[in-house]
Amino acid sequence: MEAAKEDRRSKRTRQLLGNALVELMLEKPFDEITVQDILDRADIGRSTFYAHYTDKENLLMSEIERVIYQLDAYTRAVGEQTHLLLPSLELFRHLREQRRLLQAFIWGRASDMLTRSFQGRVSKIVEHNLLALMGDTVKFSVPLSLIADFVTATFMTLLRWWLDDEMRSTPEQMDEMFQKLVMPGIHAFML
Amino acid sequence: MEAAKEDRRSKRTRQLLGNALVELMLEKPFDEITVQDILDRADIGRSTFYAHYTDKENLLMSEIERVIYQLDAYTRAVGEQTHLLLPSLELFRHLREQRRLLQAFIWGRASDMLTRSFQGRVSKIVEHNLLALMGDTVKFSVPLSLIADFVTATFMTLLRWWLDDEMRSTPEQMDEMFQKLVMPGIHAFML
Amino acid sequence: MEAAKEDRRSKRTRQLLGNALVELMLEKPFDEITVQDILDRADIGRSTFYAHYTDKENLLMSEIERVIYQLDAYTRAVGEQTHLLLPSLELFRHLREQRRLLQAFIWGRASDMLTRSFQGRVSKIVEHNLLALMGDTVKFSVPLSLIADFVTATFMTLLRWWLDDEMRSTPEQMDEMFQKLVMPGIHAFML
Amino acid sequence: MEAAKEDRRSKRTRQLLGNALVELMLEKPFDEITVQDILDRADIGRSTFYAHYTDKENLLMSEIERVIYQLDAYTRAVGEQTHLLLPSLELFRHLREQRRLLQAFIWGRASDMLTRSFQGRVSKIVEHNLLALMGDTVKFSVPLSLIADFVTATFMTLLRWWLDDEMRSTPEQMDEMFQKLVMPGIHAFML
DNA sequence: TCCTAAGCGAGACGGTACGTCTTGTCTTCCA
DNA sequence: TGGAAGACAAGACGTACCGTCTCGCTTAGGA
Repeated sequence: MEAAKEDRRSKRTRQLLGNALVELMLEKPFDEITVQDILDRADIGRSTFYAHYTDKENLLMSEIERVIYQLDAYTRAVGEQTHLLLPSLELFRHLREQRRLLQAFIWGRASDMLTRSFQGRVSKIVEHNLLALMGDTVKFSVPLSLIADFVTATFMTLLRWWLDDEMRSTPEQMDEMFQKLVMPGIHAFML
Repeated sequence: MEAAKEDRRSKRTRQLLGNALVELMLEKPFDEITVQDILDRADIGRSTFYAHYTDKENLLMSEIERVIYQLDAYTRAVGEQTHLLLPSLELFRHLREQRRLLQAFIWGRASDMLTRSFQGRVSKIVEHNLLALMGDTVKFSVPLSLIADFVTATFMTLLRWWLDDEMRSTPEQMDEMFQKLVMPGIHAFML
Repeated sequence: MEAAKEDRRSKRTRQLLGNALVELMLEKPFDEITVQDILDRADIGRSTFYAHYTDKENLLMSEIERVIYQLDAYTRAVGEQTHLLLPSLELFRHLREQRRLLQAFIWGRASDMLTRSFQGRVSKIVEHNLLALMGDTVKFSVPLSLIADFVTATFMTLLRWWLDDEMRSTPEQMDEMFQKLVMPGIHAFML
Repeated sequence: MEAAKEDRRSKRTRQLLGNALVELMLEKPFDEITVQDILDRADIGRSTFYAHYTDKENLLMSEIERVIYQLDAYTRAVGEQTHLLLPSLELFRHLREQRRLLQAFIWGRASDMLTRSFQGRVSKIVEHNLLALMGDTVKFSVPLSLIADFVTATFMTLLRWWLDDEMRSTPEQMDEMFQKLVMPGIHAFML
């Protein structure tokens, strides 16, 4: 199996690049980071970078997807909390562990892309949980996508606030705030 | 007033540049728009551009501030609706008139900056209205800035949805949705 | 004559501009002098400059022609020295008075253009003096223009050297050197 | 030798740029040639140009120095003609081969810079040959640099004339003219 | 005395070229 | 044979000048 070592090497390269990007995003906005900055930080050759990613953006998206995937895997592993629209407590708990990473995205002005990716995930989860929760007896007077967007936006808003506050609150407190802010509004649209 | 003649010419130039940018943002994302694109569209010389603005970004911010300012002036003119946290109905009404402009910002992926500017305005309005509404008898169990962020995020979410839906709903319907989504959550934090 | 008043003002403007250019050429090469430099030095408006001259170059040529014209007028006034190919002593005498101006041309790397203009003048003088001197009994085995170029080049070389030497030699010494360098060579080509 | 590969590519690039400049100088004056013109002609990227040269001027000087160096190497190779101040016949012979290049410099109004570089070379050669020729028994009543300037100026004058005449004369004829023009003048200053 | 045409300063403007910077491709060498 | 090194083409950036222009102010003859 000769692809194994290559894989291993590739993985190392990808990790170095990802870490370098995150480090840099803690220092300056994503737009101001050049590919050369990343290469220097990761101690990686130019051609190697382009062998793995098409773009700075591509690398960023790759990192974001990794986060989203882990989030997904984690919440799935913890157990299906189908009595909620969103396993928000688990999310807050897991995200507290990722503080550095999140700060990088916020600081680096890449929260936009993170939000966009997050949006898709949340839509699926919300949709799935709604069906599981109440079958198809419950309908909304507005499109589900709007609900999902509202949920995502509120979650992200709280997350940003949490980070700005240096994560002084506990995940439980954050979750309580989230539930208080978001649930009454959603119930108002249930038919 | 000796700056009059200069003003007249400058104003025209600034308008041409602003319009050109907006037109272009309806066609492609802000990042992909070059200064030369703007110059060609506005039929303006390079140096003239840099005499007025330091940047593409600077021009964008300038346009955003113009929008925010008009929004502010409009809602102020319509009258002080101090029984609300946000004169949202007036905002939706006014924003319907600015469809083209808003679409440009959304399409051009500049909604991030618009949101940021909007945030500041909204914070001020919400704060002001709260004080006027209930004096200082009412307190929140969370910082006011978080409330303002929540309000802004929800408003922007609705706005984006409205635009994606080609503004089929009326401002009144949008306002109703906004109130339903946002007010219950806020009341939950009033002390 | 209705152009009279205009002439008086115009003349002043032209003088200011010419002086400004010469001053500046004492400080830096002509190529590095901007029109704005000249305007600032002369305290003249941009449009006024372009009302009088098409160019920096145009102004320079104008100044050069003024010098050449004065040179011509002076040597003519001093008397016709038809026993020489070139009234070199008179030229050196007159040029000593123009030290500042000459230094400006040399320093300002505009000696090339001065040489070119000078060339034309010298050709005419040499030709005229040859005819006056010996009728058409004398011919050269090389074109007259080559002789004139040689005379000019040698004269300019001496002039440059004189200026570099801070004009320590007398015009008489310069003239002697010139005659010694140039005449034997020319005689070698007389038929 | 690790710079080898780089050298090979770099050399090609430098040649392309040099040739492009020369071609262009046959078409229009150096001042009117833009860096972009050169890039287009050489099919070279902008940044590559500036990686090799600081300037248009820098490239020009580089080409001039190359010519001067070749001239030097050639005359040296042909043999030491120490019975002359300047191996002028060899110079004319070699320069006839460089017609295109010379025409470029003359046409492109860059003869000034060529002359300046040439001056330095000639001074050294003249000085060296004088010492070899007559030891230090011979002195001049004027500085050696003036002699060198006179020699250079005359040589350049003849060269320009030769080119304007489309090089109809032979190198031998040119050399004869040169010797006739320059030597008697110089002898007049020997002590 | 007023009027009117010009010369003029100020400086905005469209345009061109500059030298810098970053990107993504490509080639060469080395381990 | 794959990755590091880095030359390269492409082209956007912000700056510096250019020559044109429009605008009022002055100013000096002619009415």
